[in-house]
Amino acid sequence: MKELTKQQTKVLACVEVYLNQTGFPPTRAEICKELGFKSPNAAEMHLRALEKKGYINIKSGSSRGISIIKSQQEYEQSGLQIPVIGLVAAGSPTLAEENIEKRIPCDPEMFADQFDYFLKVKGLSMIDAGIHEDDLVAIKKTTDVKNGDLVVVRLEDEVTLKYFKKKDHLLELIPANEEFSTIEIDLREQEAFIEGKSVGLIRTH
Amino acid sequence: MKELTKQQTKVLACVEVYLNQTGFPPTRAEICKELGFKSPNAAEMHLRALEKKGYINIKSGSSRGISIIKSQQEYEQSGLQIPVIGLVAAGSPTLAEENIEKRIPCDPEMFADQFDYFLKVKGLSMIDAGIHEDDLVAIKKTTDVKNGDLVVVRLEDEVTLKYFKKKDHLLELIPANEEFSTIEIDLREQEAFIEGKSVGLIRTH
DNA sequence: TAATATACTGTAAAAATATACAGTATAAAT
DNA sequence: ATTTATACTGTATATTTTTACAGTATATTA
Repeated sequence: MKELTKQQTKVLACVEVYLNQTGFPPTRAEICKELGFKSPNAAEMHLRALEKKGYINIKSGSSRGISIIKSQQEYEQSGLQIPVIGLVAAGSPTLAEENIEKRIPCDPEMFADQFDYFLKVKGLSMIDAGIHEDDLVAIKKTTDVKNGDLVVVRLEDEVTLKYFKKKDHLLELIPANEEFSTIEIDLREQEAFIEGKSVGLIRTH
Repeated sequence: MKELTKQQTKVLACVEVYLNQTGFPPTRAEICKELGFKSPNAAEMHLRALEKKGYINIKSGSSRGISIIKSQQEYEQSGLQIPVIGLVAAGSPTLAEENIEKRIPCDPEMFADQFDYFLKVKGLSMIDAGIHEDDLVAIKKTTDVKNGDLVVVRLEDEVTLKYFKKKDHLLELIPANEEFSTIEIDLREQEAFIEGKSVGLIRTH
């Protein structure tokens, strides 16, 4: 398959996104608006190039007559691939490519709440909550958490999964294992970043 | 969802077929041609009715601005909906419609092994394995199980989820809770149907 | 028997859209 | 230094498309 120029890539992505969002392809004018072009001919030329290179088909004379033959982000659009991130002692659980252990095909709406990634559990601090080592906890990125929520919190270089409890300046991160003790933080003295909260869990037997 | 008239059903099907074949929705005129109408208003009226009944969305002023909200054949095509079956004391966990509590959008290949349905856990007999009440255990329909597997077994009218252990004629179904005792079955005296085995687990927090 | 819902035909105009043509600008290749 | 490819702007027009309006016909319901 022929290589695409930067702008052609953008236009193809734009068509795909529009298609996913609305269910039908964009017009030339809509592509222009989205990508900041000022002439519909800009979109037209890119579409023609994409057709020549075999990425799309344009039905002449039809409005919105664009169909996608080969998506460049084919692997992305099967975007049912949720990343799994290791809960490492040091460092933040970012979605950067180097932190992603693997990807699991599943629907981000499979739980009551949408979620962004799976966190792979290390250690036994939540064992009494039925959360085992290597379980995958579905994390929704949010700072909107309530007492009793199971949250991912970052303290300095340490990231931890615990029950959340906050009263005034005192933040308590409570484990579910008698052998571990509650982490108590005076928020006036130390910072705590709430990375997200758990909305579900999966385990592979 | 409101019922459709015969013609509305035809129009909806026509839109879906066109969409599948071309990648974009049809115009009023194209619907007419396909279904033999002589006026674009015929298509227009049916589309309006379909929109009112919640089957499609029409973006006003846009050509081909039809998006499908609810396909009539939705349940057939979207095989991403995995059924959840309650683990009831009596009766077999069949996939018959009346046993399905709900459906969850997810990929049947999300675990290492494919699976067929979710079984909703009742009781605490597997709590020490971190399997809680109302957890959903992903079950693969198979009779090919090994000692140590977590299996769904039916004994007469009772269905249970336990660890599997078999030696000659003795089948042991082992719980993971001190307060429950192992079920021992002499297979020469009593039948035991292995419905499947667990390949994973999900929990909604 | 009248009212109502379904299911159209036929026409027309306004709006959306594709698309041709004439340019401009820039960087890389020859 | 000239060509070539990429990447546009700006305008204009023919065509496509939506969509309103005015009717007709038929079966069902009240």
